[in-house]
Amino acid sequence: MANRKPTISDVARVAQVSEATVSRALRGIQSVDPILVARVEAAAERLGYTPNPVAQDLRFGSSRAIGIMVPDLANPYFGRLVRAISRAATAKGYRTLLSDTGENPDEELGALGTLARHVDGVVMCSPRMSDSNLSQAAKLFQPLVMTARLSRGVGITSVAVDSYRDCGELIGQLHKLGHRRLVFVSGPEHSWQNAERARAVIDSGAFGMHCDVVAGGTEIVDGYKAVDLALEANPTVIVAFNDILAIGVYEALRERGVAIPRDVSVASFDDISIAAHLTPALTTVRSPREEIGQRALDALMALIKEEEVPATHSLTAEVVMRESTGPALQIDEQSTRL
Amino acid sequence: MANRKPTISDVARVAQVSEATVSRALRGIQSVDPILVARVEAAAERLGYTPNPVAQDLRFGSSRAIGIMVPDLANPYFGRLVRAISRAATAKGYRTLLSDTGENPDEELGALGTLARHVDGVVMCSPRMSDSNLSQAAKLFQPLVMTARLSRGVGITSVAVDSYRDCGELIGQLHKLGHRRLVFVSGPEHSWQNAERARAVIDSGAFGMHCDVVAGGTEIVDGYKAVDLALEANPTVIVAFNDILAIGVYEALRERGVAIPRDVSVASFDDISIAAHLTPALTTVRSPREEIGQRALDALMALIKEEEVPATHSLTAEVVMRESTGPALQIDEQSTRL
DNA sequence: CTCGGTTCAGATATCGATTTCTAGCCTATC
DNA sequence: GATAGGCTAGAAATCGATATCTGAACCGAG
Repeated sequence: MANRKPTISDVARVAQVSEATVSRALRGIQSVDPILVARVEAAAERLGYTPNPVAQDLRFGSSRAIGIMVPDLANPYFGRLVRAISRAATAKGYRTLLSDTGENPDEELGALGTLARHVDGVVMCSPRMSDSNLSQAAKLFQPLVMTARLSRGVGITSVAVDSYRDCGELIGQLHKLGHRRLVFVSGPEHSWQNAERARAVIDSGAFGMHCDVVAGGTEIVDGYKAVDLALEANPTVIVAFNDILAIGVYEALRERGVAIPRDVSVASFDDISIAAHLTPALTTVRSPREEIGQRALDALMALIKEEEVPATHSLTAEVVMRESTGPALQIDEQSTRL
Repeated sequence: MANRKPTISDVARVAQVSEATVSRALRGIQSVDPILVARVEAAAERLGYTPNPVAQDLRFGSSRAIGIMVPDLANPYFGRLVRAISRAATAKGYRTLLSDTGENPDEELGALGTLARHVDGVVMCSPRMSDSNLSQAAKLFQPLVMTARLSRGVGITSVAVDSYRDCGELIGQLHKLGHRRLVFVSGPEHSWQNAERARAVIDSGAFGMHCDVVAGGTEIVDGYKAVDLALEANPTVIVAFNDILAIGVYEALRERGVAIPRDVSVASFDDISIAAHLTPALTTVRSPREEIGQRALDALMALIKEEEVPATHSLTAEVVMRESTGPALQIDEQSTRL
């Protein structure tokens, strides 16, 4: 960019002082003769000089940039998260490098390596990375913060909601509404969040919730396709891994003439902006993206300054009950329906 | 990152050669004694040496990074676009710096300046920037490509769909369905795309379409709020600036008991992934994000290499007719409804 | 009047990598 | 056998900015 930018020596020549004086004058870091300061400032102004950040980075040994790794920007959830992190970084004078890892978790480690060389630290939103890759990443690239997953024991600072607890909370509320037969439409296979939510689902059997898990995925159609199998279990409520899947579930249920929430309730996770505006409005567990982004960045800044940072920041998501969940059908009602 | 990375002189010391030889050996750019090459490679391997990209950037005078400016990552449309650009850049060995300009178009120029210093070129997705800021940006930061807007005459290479033509195409198809009263729910105030679509709407009066424009915005609620005013015009079809607004329009219509498409048809622009899965499936004008991203990056690469590049790349969007549009109500049918 | 101390501008080393310059050595040819 | 030419490896310059070192000027005090 900016093919022939003026350098500090151009300014020095014009102002007829040394380069060192230009640097001092412009940064106000030491006392310099006001006359010289004025000359330097005038020269810099006239030439349109701004210090070359690459040279500064080399000198300071820091790039004042952070990296963000994100699996899928097309998902508004990650879009919001990236925005939150990026803004927090900008507020601290850091730039943001983005790395979209796409569908292949295998390349993540390599992409991280490339990214890491250019930045002072990385925030990973990589819920699907395997534990072994994760701990290897932790060894190789240190100022590192995870989001979208709590990684206890791997030695990576992580900021995320406790998906197990939050899912349990949701199921508890569904239980109060009388639901006893639940189907969970799962998310991406290796996702930590998915594992946690599925675990919560299964554990809820302890208080009398009959649960099944059917395979979902990451796209709307994955939710759509899961519905046939889900309905075989005769559920009173379907819980999807996230709002994207729930949209597919909505569509499939509607096509089959199953009314929400009269016949089957639907709930999911994330609370992307569309959730509240679907018909019926979707019950979902809102994860505090802005807060996650802010806390993740704070933790990263602390790590960069080599301060002590708690290993895990566990945030609380909020169950937002909307119209897609209602009282469970009684058994006899349900059988007449079929 | 990586607190104390080995440098080239560490490798040189271990391999007992000069730094110059290390550089030559590792890059294979000149003939070097194979014995020394082996020594250097072994040393580099052992130390885990990779060249410091900041130093390389300084030396080469290029950062091998591009910048992307984007107004709103929470909008899945921009998420997809950023992903497309970012992947194309990665494929060419370029990194991606992201700048989320947020709501205030005033800061865009400043943010662009900051971004521009760090990269070899910038892709702007800034449909709302004023023409004067735009031409100023074009002067200050040259390798620059616009998307989401065709800027003829401003001297910025742009890659976008021709919104005027595409909107005309959509209206033509609605006209064939018998629609004669249309309301356009507009997008962000200073958006070029919005201006073009509104212009197409107004010009369609020429072939007997009665049109009104009501103020919308960028969020779902903006579409929601616009509906009351829109219905006053008694339209047979509501066209929203984008799919996000259309979601709000859906919600409001449903609350008012207006059936889509029986009573009123709805159409919009973008074709974000949710559009096809709404009920009814949303008729929309699909803009080819992947192609826009790829072409924008190609154009930027060409500019960086100082090749000649056509000023505007005009792509074609595709009208995707789905269930939300149907034949217009006849006048008498409509009056019985009210 | 001179000496010690302070202040400030310029010269220089530095960050890490690459490239040009240079010197030495080997070979080939007359 | 001597000189010219071709290679190769090391020394040094370079990219642009900043921090440290150095030297000069100026101040006040003895």
